[in-house]
Formats: sequence, structure tokens, C-alpha cells
Amino acid sequence: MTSTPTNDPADPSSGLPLSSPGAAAAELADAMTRAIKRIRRQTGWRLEPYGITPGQARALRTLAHVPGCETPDQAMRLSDLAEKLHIAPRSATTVVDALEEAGLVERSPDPADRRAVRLLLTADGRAAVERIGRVRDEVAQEYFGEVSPGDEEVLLRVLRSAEARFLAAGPPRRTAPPGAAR
Amino acid sequence: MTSTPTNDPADPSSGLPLSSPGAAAAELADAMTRAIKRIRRQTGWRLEPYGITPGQARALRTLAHVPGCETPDQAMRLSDLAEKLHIAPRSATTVVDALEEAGLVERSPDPADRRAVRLLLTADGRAAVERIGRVRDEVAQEYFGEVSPGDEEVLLRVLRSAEARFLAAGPPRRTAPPGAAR
DNA sequence: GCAGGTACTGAGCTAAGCTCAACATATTTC
DNA sequence: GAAATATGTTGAGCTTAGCTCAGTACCTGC
Repeated sequence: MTSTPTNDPADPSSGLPLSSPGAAAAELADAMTRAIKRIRRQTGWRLEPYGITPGQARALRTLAHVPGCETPDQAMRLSDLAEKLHIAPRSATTVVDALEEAGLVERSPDPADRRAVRLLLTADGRAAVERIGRVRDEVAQEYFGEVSPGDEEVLLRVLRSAEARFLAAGPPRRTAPPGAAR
Repeated sequence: MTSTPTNDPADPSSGLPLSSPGAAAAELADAMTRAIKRIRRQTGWRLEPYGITPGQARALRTLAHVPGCETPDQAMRLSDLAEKLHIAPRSATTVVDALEEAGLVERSPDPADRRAVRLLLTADGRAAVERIGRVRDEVAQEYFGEVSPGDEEVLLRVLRSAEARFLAAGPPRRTAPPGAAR
């Protein structure tokens, strides 16, 4: 076995010879991608019987995340929701339409800006959020439950610091770099 | 720490006293979800100038992943690709149509089964795979580059063992549990 | 040598996004 | 205070990535 430091990424399930400097990091990303994909799939399946789609679950969790999510002067606006979900405001309208139809949120006029709409969780909405949380915890527990507390702490620390560094690096760029027009 | 099992849905972006048994695991899952989302977004943006969509990148990587991916008797069949991508065979047809149109793969008759089609990477396809790999490594490196080798090892070990346990637990169930029809 | 299964594809559908334009309301400017 | 401009939401219509169902070509077991 060679002892060169930066190759042999320990084949994940077979493998090409990888040697580029980010290969180990990429493997980390791949492993996380697989884990997350499975967790999301499971979670989606388990919420299906309740008529909650993954998109709705995301939206509800996002809405519930803001402290005063039941009072018309603190709850999110539709455009805030859109931004948080990384979708266009117009798309958020459709999401909210469905949630309102299902009785999980309520559009309420913003007392301070009559153009805007505040999105209040209904009682059913809160129940749904709780159910989502339970399912999410349950699935995550099944997947990561055997991880030792120490390892868990390492993971969280690493993920948080990577996240912080990423966020500190400024807003993510979306436009293509200059030279590379296809 | 209260021991009531089901309250405090625990906001995902700051550490709080967590109450439900899977909450810490769920936080791990959330942190990974955010990381992966950012990485995928970045990767997608950086491949855009080359006209490679995320779906194509996934398909190409999957195809390239099999050893004899250039010889008509070892390369993947369309149905294998579908299975690996978790999409219906009919949808794989469309994906492959696009890849073939772009000159990245070639449909080749299976010498052993004239119903089947083998998907060969063209030279351009191999170049694309390499580009994808480079971009992926680059992005992952930017995100996880500062993680110490020791931590990296912990992460990989944990992810792999969780994955192994999950896979060992049998094929994931897709059907809803009996009682809960909505 | 044919009955029934398997591999792919054509036609047509859905879900979840998008843009563009319209409308009502806010805010700023003169 | 009226006009111009900006902002929050929605209607109409499009795109993308998936789906099912049915059809055709091929394989295999009897």
C-alpha cells in the first residue's frame, strides 16, 4: 500500500483513482448527500399519510421558525417565506394557496402595510408542524441514533464551523464566472 | 431538562435544550441538509456555463462509476441507470436522450440482448465527467477544506457506519403504514 | 414455435418551479 | 397634496423533471 498522502480515497463502493486536492472533501459531501437523500425520502414517505408534501413541510417549518408566528405583526410575510425557501415570490403564493386550502395557515392582512400578507399558522398548522418535527426526529434518530455523543459533537461542530465560514464568505454568487461561456 | 417527550420543536439554527429523543440527530440532519444544499447549488451554478444540468451530472457520474463504462458488454443499461437514479425507466430514456443529443453518451446495442441498450460514454462524456469531478472537488474543498484531517476521518467513519447500518436494515419501505390513511 | 415476461419508447399527465404583466398600496419628490 | 416611482401579491402561461399506460421488439421456458 502506497503511503502518498493525497490519493487512495478508500473506495466508497468502487472507484476511480482520485487524486485532486478536494477529493476527500468531495467524498464527505457525497456521503452526506446519500444520507440526506435517504432521510428525506423516508421523512417524505412517513408524512404522506397525513397529506403533507415535502414542500409543505419545508414551508411550515420555515413559518413556525419565527417567534411570533401566530400574531399578525410578527409572522412572516409571503415574500419572506419565498426568500427563505429560495423560491420566487410568485411560487410562494402557490405553496401558501395549498397550505391555506388544507387549513394549515391563514392569510392575514399586515396591520402595518396593506399590500402585504402575513402567514399565520392555524391550530391544525401547529399540529402539523409538531408532527413533522416528530417524524423528522424519529427518522434522524433511526439513521444517526447509534452515533456516539462524542462523534455527534464533532459532527455538529464541524458542520457549524464550515457553515459559518461559508456564510462569512459573503453571499453566494450565482452568476457565471467571466471566461467560461459555453 | 424536562422529560416530557413531545414538546418544544426546537428551532433548527441555534442550539437549544432539546427534548425529543431524536432532536440532536435531527439537528445533525438539518445541518447536513443545509451544507449539501449549498454545495449542490454552487456546483450547479459552476456547471451551468458548460451546459451541464444537475440531473445530467448525476447521470454521467453514475454511468462513469461502473468499471467498463466504455465497452458495450459492461456498460450500464438504461434500466440500470434508472434504478441507480431512483427514477422510472421511462424517465431515464429522456435523460439519456438529452445526453445523447449533447454528444456525451452513445446508445449502443447490447451484444447479448438485443432488447437492451448500453450507455457508452463518449470522449466528450468522459471530459464532462472529469469536469464535473473537478468542480465537485473544488466546491467541496471550499466548503470543507478547513476541516482537520482527524475530524474528517471521524465524519467519514460515522457517515459510513450509519449508511451501512441503514442498508443492512433491509430495503427502505415505501408503502404507508396501515392505520394512517388520511 | 409459441405464451408470457422483459427492455425500451411514444403519448400524454402532474407538480413545482419560473417569468412577465397587472393591480393595489407605500413612499418619495416636487 | 399630487405625481412619480417602488414594493407586495397574484393571474396567465411556460419549462423541467418526473410519472403512468400502452405499444413494439425481443428473449426464454415449455
